[in-house]
Amino acid sequence: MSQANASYHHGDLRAACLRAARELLEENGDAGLSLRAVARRAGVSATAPYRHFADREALVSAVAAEGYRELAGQLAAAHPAPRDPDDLAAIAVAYVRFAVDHPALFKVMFTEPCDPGSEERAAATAAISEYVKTLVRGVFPDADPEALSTAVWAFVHGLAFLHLDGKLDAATPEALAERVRAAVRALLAASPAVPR
Amino acid sequence: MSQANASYHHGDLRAACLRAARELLEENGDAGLSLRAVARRAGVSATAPYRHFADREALVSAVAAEGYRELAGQLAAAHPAPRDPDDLAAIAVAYVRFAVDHPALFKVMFTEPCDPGSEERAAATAAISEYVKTLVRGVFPDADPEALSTAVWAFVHGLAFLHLDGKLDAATPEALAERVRAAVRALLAASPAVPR
DNA sequence: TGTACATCAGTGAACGCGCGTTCACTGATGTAC
DNA sequence: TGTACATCAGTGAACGCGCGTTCACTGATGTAC
Repeated sequence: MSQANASYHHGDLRAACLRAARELLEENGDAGLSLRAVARRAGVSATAPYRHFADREALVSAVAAEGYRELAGQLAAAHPAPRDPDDLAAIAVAYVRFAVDHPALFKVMFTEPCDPGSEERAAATAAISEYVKTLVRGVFPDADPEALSTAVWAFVHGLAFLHLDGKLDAATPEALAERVRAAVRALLAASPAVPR
Repeated sequence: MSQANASYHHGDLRAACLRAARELLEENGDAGLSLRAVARRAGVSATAPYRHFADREALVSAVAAEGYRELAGQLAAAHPAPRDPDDLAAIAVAYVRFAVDHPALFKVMFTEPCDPGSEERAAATAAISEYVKTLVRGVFPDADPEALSTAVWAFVHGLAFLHLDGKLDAATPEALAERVRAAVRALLAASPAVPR
């Protein structure tokens, strides 16, 4: 819409498509994400996106990739170098926050058909997995990093999904944050003691 | 197919539709679940299901409700009265097992639009939530049951989703079970001690 | 026991929809001379 | 600096598809007499 160059050549249709896709996702949930709708919203003919995306799958994967990058950024921003469970809780809150703020995007990232072919996505989830492992190693140096990082990711991921699907209420940001922190605390207190 | 009464009156089309829906779900994922496809598979005209379901939503909700009942059954079967974390782990394994065995059904149960209107579904998730709370009270009598049961459900739910979406490998049933048990152990060992 | 009839489960044609994708095209851009 | 032309981003008509849902209908079932 803010394109100086009003006609024909768009300028950066690829970026505009991704933006449109994100908006559609937020507005209509992930059912509303079609190539045609994206083109429509980008103010372009139905077939124009094919210049930039091989097919619908490619668009969706690009959107998911963008989501992974953003998620990684927000986790890192939540706490740069977590040292104790409270720091970890701050990152957990950021993870759940991201899911609740971008529910449809989050679903696209994690529950789309997810053809095993998409290396981009496999790489992105591997990166998250690595990141969690690093966190866990920093905070629980004595634990089995493999098993514990699986557990931690699962825990946080589950919190995200339960809030996302309305199984847990996420009315206000602070209530959500407190609920997440309480869950972390409860889990660690289920058998007290802290990493030495 | 095994209907004695070959023509016109079906006998129990409602049940046949639910069965067909389940099959389609397993075969084509939750994208393949359409009223028309269900009718086709049930060997009936496209509009016949309308005798038994008000609309697509109603069919989907009925399928989800069936799923909730089955899940509850399998959890209860995994361990009738869990007393310690190992018992709990058995139930966790059953939960993840269910998700992996019925991936599309599980997604329908937990991630479909989930209009807040469906009381049936709200009741079903409330029941799961209560059940988990009871378990947690039994196994960790000293913990805050609210916070800890949220944490436990999230953990298990996250494990389910990560396996479901291929983020964690679930090649063999035993590997999956062992991975789940390892995660439980790791979480509790992150700070040892056991409920007294 | 036999018949008339109301009920209601299933039919099938039809509607309008949005989708992904193809195709031959057009017209703006930028480069070579 | 000015023109010829190749490139390539976007157009728009068209395809075939499966969908949810409506409608007037038909024919099997079971009940009342």
